[in-house]
Amino acid sequence: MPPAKHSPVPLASESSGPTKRIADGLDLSKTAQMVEECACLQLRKATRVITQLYDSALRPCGILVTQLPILATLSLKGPSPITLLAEELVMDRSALGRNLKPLLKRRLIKIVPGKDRRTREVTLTEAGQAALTRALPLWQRAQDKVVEGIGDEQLGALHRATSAVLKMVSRT
Amino acid sequence: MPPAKHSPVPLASESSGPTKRIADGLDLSKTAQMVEECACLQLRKATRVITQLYDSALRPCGILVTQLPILATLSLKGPSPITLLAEELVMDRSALGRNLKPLLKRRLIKIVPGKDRRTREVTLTEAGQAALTRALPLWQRAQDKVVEGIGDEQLGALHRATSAVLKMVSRT
DNA sequence: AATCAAAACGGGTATATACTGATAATCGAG
DNA sequence: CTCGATTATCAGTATATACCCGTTTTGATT
Repeated sequence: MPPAKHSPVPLASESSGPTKRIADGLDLSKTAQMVEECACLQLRKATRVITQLYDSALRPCGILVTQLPILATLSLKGPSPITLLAEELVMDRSALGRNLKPLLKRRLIKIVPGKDRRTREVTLTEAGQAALTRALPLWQRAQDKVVEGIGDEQLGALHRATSAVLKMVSRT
Repeated sequence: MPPAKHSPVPLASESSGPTKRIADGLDLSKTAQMVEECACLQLRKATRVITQLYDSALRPCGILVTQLPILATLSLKGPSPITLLAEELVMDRSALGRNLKPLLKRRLIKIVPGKDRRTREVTLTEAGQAALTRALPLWQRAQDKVVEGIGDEQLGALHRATSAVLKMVSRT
């Protein structure tokens, strides 16, 4: 690894003793390692890029790629209380609750009281199902673009690696 | 794939003709495929899980895993204008601009006018460097936990796959 | 030198995400 | 049946992310 072009940390000022100098050097190398190897950073960067790619493909149908799995899960599993839906989607419950608001405003879902009076069931409306149906071909185009960009090989590797990450926290 | 337990979409009502029934079936199968194969969904789910893992490990030092790469890049590359920093981090410029606010408030960074009077240079303060130094061992612990959880094999696969994703959009 | 395209930035708006604590409803133990 | 633990939810707060637009400054072309 080449040395940094700038020296934001004073590397050899007369006032810092050799101990500090060595510690700074260790820090820089550890910092560089973190930037290169951090699994979280890698995932977040890739997620930013991919999210923009899918959102751009989905733009004509007016729903976001973050909303697609919500509509899809409701379509597949039927009306669900928020907690159950959040588990399916590997989401924080309260985060999901807030994410429902834009979908409610656009009447793609509705919320009805559940049997248990504590729960409220999220239901896909006809407009929601229609939006999902319109979105699927656009989703396929984005997915195809990814395959074209990284190849089946890397897509499979991504699937396996992210699945492994999810397994880390699943009670199964 | 077993059939859905519920039937949110009417599958065989007398009033819907066979054409609609078939279309619904195609939709359901396409929807299931999307939920299983979507690269964006896979990345977002894994990112949520991993982010919580790292943030939990970093909690004692008070910085978030989203802030770590900002401090680290400033430490490695020295003071940078926002646009350049955003490119390094594969971030939207205005998103980064907003993400700097909490760091500014805590005086981990400061912003000084650049040579070009349009630009403002983001600089790591001593407190920022100290926070970074404190964070690195905690980061290592989180990283170790990931290796322990998914293995070197999958971590490498993740690295290669996310790199491939980034290459899709890099001008290099 | 006047002009104009491009660059850098901030602010407005909207959404996504998660933690915490408060509230309401349920259910099992006694 | 009452009480306490549990569950489901929301609201407050903070942060992350991205798009669009307007403003300032630059720099190149005429």
